[in-house]
Amino acid sequence: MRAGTFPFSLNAIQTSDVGEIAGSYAAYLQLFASLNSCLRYSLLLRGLRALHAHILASGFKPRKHILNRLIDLYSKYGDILSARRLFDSTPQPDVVARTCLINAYSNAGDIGLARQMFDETPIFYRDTVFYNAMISGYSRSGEGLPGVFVFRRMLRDGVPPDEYTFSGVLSAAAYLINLNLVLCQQLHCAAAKAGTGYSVTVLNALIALYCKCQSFVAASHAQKVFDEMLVRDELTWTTMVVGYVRRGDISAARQVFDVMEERFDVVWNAMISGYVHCEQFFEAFEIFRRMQSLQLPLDEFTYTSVLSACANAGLFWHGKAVHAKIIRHGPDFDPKSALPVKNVLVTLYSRCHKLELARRIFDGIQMKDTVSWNAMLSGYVNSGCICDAREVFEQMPRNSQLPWMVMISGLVQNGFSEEALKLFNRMRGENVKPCDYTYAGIFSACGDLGALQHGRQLHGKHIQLGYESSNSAGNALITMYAKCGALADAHLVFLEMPNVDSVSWNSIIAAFGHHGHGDEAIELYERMINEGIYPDKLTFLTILTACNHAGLVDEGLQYFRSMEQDYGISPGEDHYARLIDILGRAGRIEEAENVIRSMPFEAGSSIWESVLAGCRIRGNMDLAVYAADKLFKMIPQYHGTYVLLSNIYASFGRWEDVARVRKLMRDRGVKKEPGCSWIEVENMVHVFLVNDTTHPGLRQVFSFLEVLGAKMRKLGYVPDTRFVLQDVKSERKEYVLSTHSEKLAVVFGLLNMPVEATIRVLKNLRICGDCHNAILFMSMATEREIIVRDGKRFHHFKDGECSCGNFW
DNA sequence: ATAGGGTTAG
Repeated sequence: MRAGTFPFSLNAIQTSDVGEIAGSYAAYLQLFASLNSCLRYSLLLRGLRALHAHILASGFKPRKHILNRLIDLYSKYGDILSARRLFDSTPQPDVVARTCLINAYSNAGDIGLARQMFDETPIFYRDTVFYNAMISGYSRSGEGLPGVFVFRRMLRDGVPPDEYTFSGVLSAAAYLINLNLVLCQQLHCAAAKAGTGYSVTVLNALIALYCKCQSFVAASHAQKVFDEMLVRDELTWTTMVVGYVRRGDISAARQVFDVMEERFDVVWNAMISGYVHCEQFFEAFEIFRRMQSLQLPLDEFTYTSVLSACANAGLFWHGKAVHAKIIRHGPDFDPKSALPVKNVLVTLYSRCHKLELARRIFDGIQMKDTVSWNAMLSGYVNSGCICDAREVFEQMPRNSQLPWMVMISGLVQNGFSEEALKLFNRMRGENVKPCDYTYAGIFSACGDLGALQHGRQLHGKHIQLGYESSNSAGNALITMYAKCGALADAHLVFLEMPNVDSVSWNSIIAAFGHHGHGDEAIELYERMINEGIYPDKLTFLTILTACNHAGLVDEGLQYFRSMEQDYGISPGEDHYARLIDILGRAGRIEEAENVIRSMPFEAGSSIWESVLAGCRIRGNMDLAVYAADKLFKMIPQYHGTYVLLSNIYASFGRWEDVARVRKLMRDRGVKKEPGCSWIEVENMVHVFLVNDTTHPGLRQVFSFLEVLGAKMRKLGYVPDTRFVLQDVKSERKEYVLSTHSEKLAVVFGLLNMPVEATIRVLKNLRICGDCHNAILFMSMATEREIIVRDGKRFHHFKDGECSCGNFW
């Protein structure tokens, strides 16, 4: 029967012979049952309804097997209401009808109603097929534990399992959260004992289960089962490929894939997602292209995987093209299968910073699941839209720890460390168990806030929970202790970590570097190389920063060269900027200019900012103006350029130019940072001072600076730059403090010295090396409040603790 | 009346 002939005519049934009528109906229903994949279900449903109406109109009393078949077909075609109505009108529905409804409910995703039907069925009714339907219902819904429980109950009730049972329970068990090898082996034995140990279906499911165990032993069991199989089908091979992919052994998967004679669509999809997981996006795309050229059917899994490749590689236009393809040529997915595609689209667009697009997709999802919410949340978080992220976070279901983790680490990354700690407390109040990454987030929050005591306590808690072997939290701990000035503790954490990775090395090198121990940083770097860990871009950035802070100019140059020569890592703009910074600070401006000329790409804003900062130290006015011009063109709204340039003019005493730059800034509507002026501290910490001199906090800072200045003079340090007191009255009758105000001169001069010297002074003041931390100790030593700004963060130091108080 | 494989957020 072809699609065009439906719905068919029922005129053929004209006889009044009851037996013949029943036979005709049964034959028609048989026909429907055999038409599973030939036609769209909506068309079939229309035909079925017509047939059903005909049966009702004929006054014929259908027997139970006909009714059951009707119920089954209604269920299959998704018309659960009709199936249920028919079921309810059936006198004493038997186990077959009940099984049909269990399937109908579980296929519709309502496993609760399926279970209700299961529970309502008396035990003496139940047979093997009935249990099988419930078990496979659970496995299709991804609910492992109840599936396994139903299986156990089946054995207890004395109903014999068959190969369907084991196929179902094995695939249900794959969803168990605490799946382990022992359970796999138990099920394996049970299947063998029940005499189903040679069924291809069962063994395929068993291989898949072993592969999901994620251990080498389990993987070898999977291999053994595979090797001992007498008959294998395409699915066996497919399962093996999927197993290799899951283990991350993409090349083994590819080998099998290439020799497979007949490939299921699934195996293509598995290869795409495998390549995505190994971050080989080009290969993933290659598979997708081959699928297209072979005109293989592309389903929602294909699209999800390939879009995920686009999202991870940041390929906006590729992703958009695939999206367009889905809209134009794609099959119309039912809402359930369309959901993952829409979810990954949200991720794709938010990763490409098209948040409005992402939001539009997100708003268009009727049945949002946790993945949708989390995708939108992390989209906002990663783009720094904390306000929107907060809103989403409050609206969404928060029963898993994931949104908490995303929100907490998002807050930390965007400079809301104190709020992150508050959220962490709220999380614990709501009895959500924090995961390891959450701890990583709050450790870095503590580091940002300089909250050493709090950090230590949480570290203790973390050890209690048995997380100490993890790397993400360990690496965060290194940085936390380093930022809090506890370099020894940072080192200890590093030494005690069972398996350090390149991030750990980078963190500990940065820790020593930031504390001014350039030599130790370099030594650690050499040890890392000796231990066979490959340095990455970040390592070099760290080591260059360390050289910069320690004033190790030639070493910096050497490592910069080594980067490309020895490791084939081409330096990025940030590496060049760091190098120029090093040269600039050493006053080697000509060399810095040469570096800019030799760069393989146009100098970007970070380069020119380094140049400008370099000029401030050994006043090269012409170059400063040149660099500032570049910056004005590239990022005209960036306030830093104006401030730096006017500072340089000020150090030459060219006050008209200072005024001109300030006017330029006003005319262009460049927003100054709210209510503060600033000085730069070794390129790391920016100290901002409130304009409003009546602010109590500012008076504190003034007196602190006086104390510091006095101590400095005592130690024999004389500020080496010209400082002039300049009080400019603005329209708002506030004081604008130039960075050259005499009271700031001390810090300014102090921080213009090489780091080694700074550290020495700070050490004499019983202050540790990290500038951020230095301020903390300064505030303790002088018993004053100090306000500091680090990047986007405002910190308020008082009584040896630091917080992000609403100071302004 | 029932079965085995693949997808998305971090």
